[in-house]
Amino acid sequence: MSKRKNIPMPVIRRLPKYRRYLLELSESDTEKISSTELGIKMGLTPSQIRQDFNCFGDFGQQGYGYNVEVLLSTISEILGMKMKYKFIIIGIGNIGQAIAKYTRFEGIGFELKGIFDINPSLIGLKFRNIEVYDVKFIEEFVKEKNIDIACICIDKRGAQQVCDKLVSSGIKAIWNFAPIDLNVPKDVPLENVHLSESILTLGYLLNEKNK
Amino acid sequence: MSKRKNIPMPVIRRLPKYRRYLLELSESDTEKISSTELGIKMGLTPSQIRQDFNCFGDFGQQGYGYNVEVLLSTISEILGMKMKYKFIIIGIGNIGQAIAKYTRFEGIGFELKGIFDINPSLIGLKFRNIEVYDVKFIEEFVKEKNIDIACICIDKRGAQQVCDKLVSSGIKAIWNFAPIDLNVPKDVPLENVHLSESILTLGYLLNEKNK
DNA sequence: TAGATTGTTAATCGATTAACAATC
DNA sequence: TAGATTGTTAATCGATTAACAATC
Repeated sequence: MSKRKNIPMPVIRRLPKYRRYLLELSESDTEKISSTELGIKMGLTPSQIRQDFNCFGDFGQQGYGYNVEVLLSTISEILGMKMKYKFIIIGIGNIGQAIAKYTRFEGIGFELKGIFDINPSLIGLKFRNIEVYDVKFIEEFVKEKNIDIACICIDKRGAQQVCDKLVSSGIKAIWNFAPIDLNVPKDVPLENVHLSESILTLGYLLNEKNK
Repeated sequence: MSKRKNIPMPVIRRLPKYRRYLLELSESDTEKISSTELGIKMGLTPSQIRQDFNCFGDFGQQGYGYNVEVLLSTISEILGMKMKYKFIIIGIGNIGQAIAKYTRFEGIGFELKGIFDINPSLIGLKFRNIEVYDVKFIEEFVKEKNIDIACICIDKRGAQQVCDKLVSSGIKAIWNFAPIDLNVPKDVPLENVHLSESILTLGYLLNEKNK
């Protein structure tokens, strides 16, 4: 693993999907897989798979294919899954609670360390043994606990302000569920989950069909 | 509005974002906007904006720009927002509940009509006045009520089977939150929200930064 | 009319696919 | 060794950006 520089975003977004299929192959004790076989499973061309993998180095073997365990382990490492990341949730409404209660994130290296809300009636409640704190403590919490990721699940109104606070406290990445485009410095990765825009896409496609 | 044929997917995915910004402009009583101004706001090039809009017809005016109300109304119509869509939720766990309780979907034309689960202890509960039914009634429900969209929020294990049932009952689109690639016929639009893959992307970018 | 800004064609850029020599 | 399949270069495809004539 040595090439990696300026990996195209589409490739990065395919990595978790590769991992998912390789995990399945690993669980069914498949030892090796060729780009052609994997392509059929995943609906990708063999060419694309080889190009993707070669962004990070050559871990295939001519005439053989790819060793499933090696590939899985390599991709997991590329994804940073050998690391643990600390995250907090801001806004423990519908989505915030869903994220808080979802236990699978821990298994892939993301540990929920704190929950924050502005609503006094929620402060003090516990979700999965994590207490809800007043948002006013965010800055000190992020700094002291060295939090990596903030998951923003509040109304769009306060979102930019909270985001600014998080950034100035040294947050390393933002996972945003608020329906707004947040302004963050270039060196703070931002990942949006815009549910309304997602369902609206379906609306468009449905509407198209009925033409 | 007449050109529209084979609109590229990237354009379609930008439509909800255009709508979001136009709504804001409309709320602040802005009458007109040029592709240059809008581009600055949205972080897009003026060229791209004009290309995007011209996929659907020409609703700008040379020397003037675009009328905000006209553009907003046109894009809303293109998105199918003058229609009402009926959707159901399958699996009322963490994510299912978040979707069920989220009231904003109704305002953009998506009405929750039913909730289904396999867990007897959840059947009969109500979320926003919608009762949870046993999954075994899905097929008859989809057919009788002419449901448009199914939001799949169950464990990946049963997801494909449920999906097949939905498709054979005439579901028109699938909104999938299960961490799996569902097999659907080409004419049934599928939109995935893969939260684990989303946060793993952040993990990758964080890991990259620390290099 | 003059200035502004669109609609649209052409150029560029980037990502995907194809081809094939290298090699296990 | 022969067959298979990679790694990699070249060709293609599609999306974005630039340029400019049309026109409000």
